[in-house]
Amino acid sequence: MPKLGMEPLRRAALVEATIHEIGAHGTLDVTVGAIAKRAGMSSALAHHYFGGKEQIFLAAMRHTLTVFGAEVRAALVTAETDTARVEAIVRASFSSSNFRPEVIAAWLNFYVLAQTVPEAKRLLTIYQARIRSNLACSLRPLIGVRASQAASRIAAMIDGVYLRQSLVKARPDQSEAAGQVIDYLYFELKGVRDEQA
Amino acid sequence: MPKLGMEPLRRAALVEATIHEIGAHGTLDVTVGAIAKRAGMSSALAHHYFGGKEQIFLAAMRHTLTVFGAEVRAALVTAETDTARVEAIVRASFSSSNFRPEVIAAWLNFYVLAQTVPEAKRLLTIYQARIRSNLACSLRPLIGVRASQAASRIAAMIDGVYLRQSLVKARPDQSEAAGQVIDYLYFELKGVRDEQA
DNA sequence: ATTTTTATTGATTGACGGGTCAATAAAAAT
DNA sequence: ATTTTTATTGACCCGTCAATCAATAAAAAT
Repeated sequence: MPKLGMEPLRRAALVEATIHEIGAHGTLDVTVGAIAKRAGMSSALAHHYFGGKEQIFLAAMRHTLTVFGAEVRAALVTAETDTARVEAIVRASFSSSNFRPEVIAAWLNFYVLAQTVPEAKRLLTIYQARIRSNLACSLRPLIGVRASQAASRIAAMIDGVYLRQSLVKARPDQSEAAGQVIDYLYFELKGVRDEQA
Repeated sequence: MPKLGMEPLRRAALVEATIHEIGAHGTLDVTVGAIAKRAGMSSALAHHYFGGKEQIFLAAMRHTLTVFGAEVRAALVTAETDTARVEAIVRASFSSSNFRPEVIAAWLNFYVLAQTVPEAKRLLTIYQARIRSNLACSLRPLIGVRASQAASRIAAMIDGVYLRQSLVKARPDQSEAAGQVIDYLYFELKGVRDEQA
């Protein structure tokens, strides 16, 4: 009983199921069969629409990155000042949706994937460049030429704090995480006064 | 032709082979057979000495953490001042031995493993606590009560910078990486003057 | 000398998993 | 009415792999 126009629905269901399956296992060691079952279809259909396991993973990665990018953009529009914009990016990075176990698992495994799958590396690189560029853009009016360096460091600290909160903490604390990075941000903002004085 | 006292040699060879195999694949998706072959023995012998795949991984992880810990300790003994000690920890974290591809792969995959294998999580937690404690210890004489917070942030930035350098850069640059974190360190050191003034 | 311990492997088992394919069926196009 | 396109699956093939076991052999202990 085939209904038409199934392709986008099936693809979306598979992507969603993939992220949940990765989250449930913590690994990329998930079977196409399990993903398909979770998405309510046969594994043959999954292969039909995506061609292979790697393609499914890449689609899931693109989706995760897209969702995150949208969150950041949404947080940016409500921010009025440059400082608020930087803070918004930091807070969005530690939003509760990013601390959902399956999202954590996805990110960690995408890092692993990026080592060997060029497309995965490309996607991650783009994401990192975009965050850094967003940060630098808002920082430049505040600290001038040092904005670029500071953006790199803030971006790195976001990743590092995220990593630590995800792994060690039983329940990650988003406000503590954001606070750590924002504290550092104020060091940067205060630093420029000293240098210019 | 069994020579006696083989066990420690075999174990060491397997651990070494495991790390290289993980590095070659970028994943924990390595077979006991391949590890054993690289270590010059049968897969049956690997099982004989370690009991199972997971045990082999954990042994490899312990080894990696031990080696890193030794590096840090070695760097610490040559540092005279508190500032030098903090810098030593940072530089040791970005030593060229830590940027070898197989070491990068090992770390990334250990993070993944820590999500599901309690012993792996325990090992990582201990490592992180030790680094933070080392940093805080040297920072306390310099910035007092803020040492603990600063140590957390520095530790996080180390992880974050390491992650970014490992993934995005074609050839990771150890001095650039260390420089980024050390620049931040000086913000912290300068910051306290402002607060106390 | 024989018993026990340590070292070692080839062969086997049992399970699993990615990918393919032919077959079925409903909708669309002709 | 028939052909084409889209949707869908069960069955299958081929390969892999972790773990086990029985067998072999040298050293140590008795």
